[in-house]
Amino acid sequence: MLDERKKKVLQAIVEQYINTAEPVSSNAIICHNGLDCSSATIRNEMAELEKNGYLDKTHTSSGRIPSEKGYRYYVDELINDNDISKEEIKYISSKLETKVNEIEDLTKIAANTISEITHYTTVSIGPKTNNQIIEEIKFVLLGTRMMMAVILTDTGLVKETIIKFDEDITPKQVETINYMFNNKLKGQPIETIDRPLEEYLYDEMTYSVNVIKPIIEQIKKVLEEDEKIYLEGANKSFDLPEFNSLEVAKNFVSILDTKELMSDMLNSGFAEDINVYIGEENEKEELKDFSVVTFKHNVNGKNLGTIGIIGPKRMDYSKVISVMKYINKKLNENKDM
Amino acid sequence: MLDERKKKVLQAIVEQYINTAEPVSSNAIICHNGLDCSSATIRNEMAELEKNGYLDKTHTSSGRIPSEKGYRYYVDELINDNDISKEEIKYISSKLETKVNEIEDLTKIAANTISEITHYTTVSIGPKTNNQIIEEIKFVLLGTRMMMAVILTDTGLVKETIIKFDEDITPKQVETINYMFNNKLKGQPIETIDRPLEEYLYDEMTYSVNVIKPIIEQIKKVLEEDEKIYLEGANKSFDLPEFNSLEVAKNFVSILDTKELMSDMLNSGFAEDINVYIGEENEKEELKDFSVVTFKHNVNGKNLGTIGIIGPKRMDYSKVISVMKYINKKLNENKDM
DNA sequence: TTTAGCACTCTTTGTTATCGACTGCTAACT
DNA sequence: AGTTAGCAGTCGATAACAAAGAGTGCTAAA
Repeated sequence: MLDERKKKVLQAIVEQYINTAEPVSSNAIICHNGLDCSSATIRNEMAELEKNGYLDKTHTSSGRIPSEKGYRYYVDELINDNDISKEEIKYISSKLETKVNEIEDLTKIAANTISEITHYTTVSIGPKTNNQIIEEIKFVLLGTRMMMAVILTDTGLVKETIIKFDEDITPKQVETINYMFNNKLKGQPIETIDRPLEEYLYDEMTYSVNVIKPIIEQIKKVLEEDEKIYLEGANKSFDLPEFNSLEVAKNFVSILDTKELMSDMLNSGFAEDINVYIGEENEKEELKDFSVVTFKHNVNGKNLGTIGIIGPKRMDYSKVISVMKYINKKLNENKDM
Repeated sequence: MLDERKKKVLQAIVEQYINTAEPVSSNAIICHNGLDCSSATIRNEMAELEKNGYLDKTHTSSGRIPSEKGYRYYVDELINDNDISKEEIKYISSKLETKVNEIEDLTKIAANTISEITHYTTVSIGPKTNNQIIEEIKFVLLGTRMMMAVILTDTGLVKETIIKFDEDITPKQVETINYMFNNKLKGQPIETIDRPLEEYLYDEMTYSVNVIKPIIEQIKKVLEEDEKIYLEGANKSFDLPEFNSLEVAKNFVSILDTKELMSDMLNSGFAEDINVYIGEENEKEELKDFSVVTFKHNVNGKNLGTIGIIGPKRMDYSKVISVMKYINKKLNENKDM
């Protein structure tokens, strides 16, 4: 455990370093509230904090910067998780009140708002289809050889896809397909569609495989499809001093470009929490120089979207966590939307 | 007009500079095919080419680099627009044979292929709705207060949107709406939807504005909606030496991030051509340090997508233009898809 | 336990010198 | 007249060195 003064010194260093991105000297923090002692005393405290792994030096005669352990302690013990102004609350509310027709858009708006307030890059993905219950499934004929399938789930998620055929389809066939699929699938979890083809064909000998097969294959394809990943404020990060190294900047762009990486990053977090990964805490090698904060927008255990911030380890954790907490709360209030 | 030797010198300099990104010295090109004279002669030619504006110097004692006028001459007169290998042709064909259900995906695949072969960043947008003829418009009830509208056009473009209502909708109402809209809109250009609301309401006094109004508003919204812009290989550009300057790299990311800029860039080109904009030839201030090559995928004067490459002025124009020409040809062959 | 003071360390910045690549020009050559 | 060899001159890149400045660690006194 750290004594009170050490906590204050650590907090002062972390917060100052977050602000300035420069190593913090003993002189620079003596004026920090609650710390009225000389720079020499601070130096002694800093030396000890460094010995215990909370601080790092860039070289022997430099000021100190927080180590990952230091950031972690700050996030766990010293953070202000209500660091959000009235104006920000107002702005968030107004943004989230936007009428949306698809849930996916709500996630995008939330991600955009977070990026605007925190000035960090956000990454988001839409709802996960698993766990969702099929409320309705509809087939619509478009022309003569094209069909659209629309699936509506209990959380209001809508998935649609186009299916093409090698033969003409009659309206009567569509009607039967509608009846048949709804009969089998209504009220079932969406994964049910993944069952073997034969099951669907048992009682419907009149329907050729030519019609049913492409339908099921296409629907499965759409449901399994790579989630679309939305970026907000990718270029905001470039204004930060840590991105002044070309290598880091390049690396960052390439990370954002790697969809699987972003997808894994967002999906790995725990459900009902704000997840903070600092540097080496990230599972993925590529992210070990960054910090990532994520949260999931859940309703009744069903995921309606996940939003993550990716930025330097020197991230304004107070602001980021405060804003995320508030937006998460707001999203849950608006369940009925 | 340039005499034969000057053409050869210019071509050698442009091609070598494209390869190496280093100013080209007189010594470096004497071995170039068809040029058997001394470096001193080349120097004289280079001096004259510079006087005429085809070449630039970075400083007094450096080699030469092509000026924008030099690139332009190269593109117009010296280019090999069939610079494409058998393997590349094979690869392109295999990629374009991918079965797609929506035309938009075809543009994406083409853009992806171009980026893979040229190693430059590509930008693409899907079909434009204007000029398209409505072939069919369908409304499907989802639940009780939600409806999906699907519009199919003559080129196979499918647009769909969700509409929410404040009151319950009956299947009978949907049937009438389907009839009513198809009656009015089938065979009409898609812009017809933009006509004033009253026209639709004339003969349908039984339908409350509460139902018709949100439908038309939402459809109009979707049709006017910002086109989605797809990027491929954004990070490929970062391996080029011109992006070693942090300022340029930052600039580039911010350009790619600006949707209106990208949209204008793609939309400005002429229809049936490969459009090449070199540096200052770009209308947009932000692009004046880059070169842009675009082409539109058109069928019967209807735009089904536009693809652009954005890269350094030192772009491999031969390769880029060859690949684009070939892909454009291929896309037009596959009209029926 | 705290603090003043000072030697020491290390980065940053600026200066100067040197090397090497290329051009431009002149004079000779075909 | 066109071409070429040769050489002086220019400029960028690199390295070596000096000086300044910021900050620490340690020691000894309060």
